[in-house]
Amino acid sequence: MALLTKAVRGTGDLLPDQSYKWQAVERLLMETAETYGFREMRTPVFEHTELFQRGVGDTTDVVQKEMYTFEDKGGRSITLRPEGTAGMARAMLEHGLYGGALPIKVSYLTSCYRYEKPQAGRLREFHQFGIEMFGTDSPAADAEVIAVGAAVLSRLDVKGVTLELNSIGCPACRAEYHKALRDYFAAHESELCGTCHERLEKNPMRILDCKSPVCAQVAADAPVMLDYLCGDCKTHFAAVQEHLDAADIKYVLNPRIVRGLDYYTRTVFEFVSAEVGTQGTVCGGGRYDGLIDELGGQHMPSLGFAMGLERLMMILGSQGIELPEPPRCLIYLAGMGEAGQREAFKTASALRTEGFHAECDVVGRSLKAQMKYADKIGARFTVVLGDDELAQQRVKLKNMDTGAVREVALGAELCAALYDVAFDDMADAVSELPDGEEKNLLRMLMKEDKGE
RNA sequence: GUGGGUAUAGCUCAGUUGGUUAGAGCGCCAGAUUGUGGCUCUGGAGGCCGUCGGUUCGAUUCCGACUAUCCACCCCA
Repeated sequence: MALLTKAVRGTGDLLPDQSYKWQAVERLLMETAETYGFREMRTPVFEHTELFQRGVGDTTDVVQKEMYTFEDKGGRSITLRPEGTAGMARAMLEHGLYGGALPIKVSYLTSCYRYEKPQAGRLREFHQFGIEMFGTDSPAADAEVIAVGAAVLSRLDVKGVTLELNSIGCPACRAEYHKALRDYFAAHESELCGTCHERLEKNPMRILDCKSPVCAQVAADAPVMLDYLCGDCKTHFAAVQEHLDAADIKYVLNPRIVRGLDYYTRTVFEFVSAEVGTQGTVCGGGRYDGLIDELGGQHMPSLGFAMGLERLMMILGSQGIELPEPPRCLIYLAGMGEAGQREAFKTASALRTEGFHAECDVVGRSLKAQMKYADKIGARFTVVLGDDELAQQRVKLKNMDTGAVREVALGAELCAALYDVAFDDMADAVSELPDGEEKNLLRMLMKEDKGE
């Protein structure tokens, strides 16, 4: 019955010692997006299959061979979302958000599902952070969305990620370009690899991306999309670059960036790292000016990006970027004998009500074994509760890091001692902040004030 | 969907040129004079040697298929 104890292929579990790192990263991502005005929106894991067929595109690999599609008991064709944008667009339309202030700026953290063969940086269930901006065709919007991507990577202190930028034009100029590209490759057809022969008909732009050395050589002299952009697309793309330059966001033009989702138009971009195996794209996105029309809405030029969290975590891991460890137990209360065990439980409960991380024995172990356990879970302080302590209502508070012991009375005095520790921790944390971080702390406190 | 590597304890891995009871380190549990963790010592639990089939007197070992896993193609985040 291996099935019982084995996660489904291409899926994984997030264990307690990792979850704190993910929480910290997710918080940073959402908070950064929030400073740019993007607010969280949540949509269902599954949607009508048709949404993805129309939105992502019938001819794409994602729709044709990678979707988890099934029929529900009501006879509906349902699909687990393979990406985040289509659902966000659907929800925006369904609830008429376009009736409010434009543009609409939303962010999300979601799981996505694609039936692919797993490899480094690619899973069947994976997680994305993303943002969408609906209802503007201004190049400033392109720059703002890209800036969010750049900002999170820089706030995470990620190194070695390059922003690659391209424009794939509007349907009109892209058609022209496709024709030129097809003509060019048709002339070199005999030299192309097998898969590229198929691409010639279906999507010639993909040939530009082929890893085969021969195709790459042929592609080197192929016509470039940027030369075929129509007037509007050309000025748009130039303006995007001006905005990025003004914000000092570094990028390289890569005419070979092609997105595999049909909805993309004009600006497309990727943040690429060399540390995710060959799946180097941590973040990819662009404009999708035709998507909302395609879903039956009024014309609403829009854009967004998605970031692969597993890939991002791989990069953070390989660069040794420090992320929070699980919190340590503050105090472990070891009880001896029935009365002592009861008192340990009672005291632990009281301390927990005060907000302290306190633990006591729930196994029935000897004192020695309880101390070992306290050490193993990294408890910072221990207290033994036996007959003597109960009689005198005083305990020895032991610092497990230094071995120092200090006697305090049970109750308020013990509690006060722990508050002292908490205050010292806070003071330490503040004094260790790098220059400039005090502002972040202040911002955090401001936020809590607002919440009160 | 295609190709290559791998599969022995919770983890990292030895090993058997095919032969009774399959090993180490780490981890886990317990003990080393009765009320105090880390270090040390002792003991213990824990493996259908991935699954199914074939060859053989005999397979964890050789062969095949399958499955899983890692990596690459494809595609994408």
